[in-house]
Amino acid sequence: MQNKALDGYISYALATAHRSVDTSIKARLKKHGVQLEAWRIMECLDTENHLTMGALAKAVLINPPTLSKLVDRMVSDGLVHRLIAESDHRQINLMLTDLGRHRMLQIRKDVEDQDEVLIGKLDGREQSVLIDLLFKLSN
Amino acid sequence: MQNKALDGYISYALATAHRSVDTSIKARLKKHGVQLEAWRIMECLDTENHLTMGALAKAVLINPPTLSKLVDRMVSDGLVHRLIAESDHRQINLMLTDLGRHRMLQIRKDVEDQDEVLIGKLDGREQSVLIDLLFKLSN
DNA sequence: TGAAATTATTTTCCAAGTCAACTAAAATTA
DNA sequence: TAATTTTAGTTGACTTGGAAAATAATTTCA
Repeated sequence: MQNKALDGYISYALATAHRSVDTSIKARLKKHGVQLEAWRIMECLDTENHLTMGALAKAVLINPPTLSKLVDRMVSDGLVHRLIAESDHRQINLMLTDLGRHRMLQIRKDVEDQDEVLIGKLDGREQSVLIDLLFKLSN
Repeated sequence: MQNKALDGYISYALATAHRSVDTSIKARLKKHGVQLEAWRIMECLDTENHLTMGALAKAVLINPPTLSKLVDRMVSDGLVHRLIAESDHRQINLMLTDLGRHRMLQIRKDVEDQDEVLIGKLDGREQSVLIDLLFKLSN
């Protein structure tokens, strides 16, 4: 099915699965006109208030400068707004707007649907094993 | 350790592991001044001759326009060269140069070292299970 | 305290990626 | 076989990403 040269590298197996999964999720999100990472940001903000840019960047797996620019776009789309932190004036606390929360819920459905499709390729045992193994590789 | 909102999504677990692995490999490759994908291209060319651009794009997990431009750079770095395919004049067969093969071998060492590090986080059984599960998710 | 070091975020500048349109060759079919 | 469609690859306009520098607030500690 594909070139033999790279099979055998864990990093390649991981990249292959990631690419496949990422592509299908992004295809679904396209109609929402929002990046996958933007949705992740909104989910994080929804469950944990007063997240800083730094904490968010780690959580959603992007670098700080990339986050800054993505947040600029989200602000101009009215999804979030910036608030200077009380305790430390260098920090920014992002706040989800009502529109943001609304959009987040719409998008969540699609991501969950897609995750269902993925999960359907594995049985229950395999799912938890996979999550566990991926976690071991993460840092 | 990290925000709860996204745990539970396979897509996120996968993205997290991929990000971690990708970042550490890319850090190693930095000194070679070559992209990870460029190395993958060279490995593919080394084991299978007369690969077309289309086949390569799939193998190394990038889109055709991205591949075209990456190959432009590789050509001007003297790593590969383009050859119009005999059988079908629309197709391109990439050829690895001597310099390309040499560089490939140097880089391979680093990628293998990094893969060793990753593999060290899992025991033998887990490694093959992981590869198998990732394969099931890929398409 | 106040100069120096550290931390959080953004900006700048440039490299790389994407989508859609384009060129050219091959395959189809009427 | 000539017109049409399909396929392979590239180009162009535009967007996004990244490294390093810049800005600004906080901490450290002499």
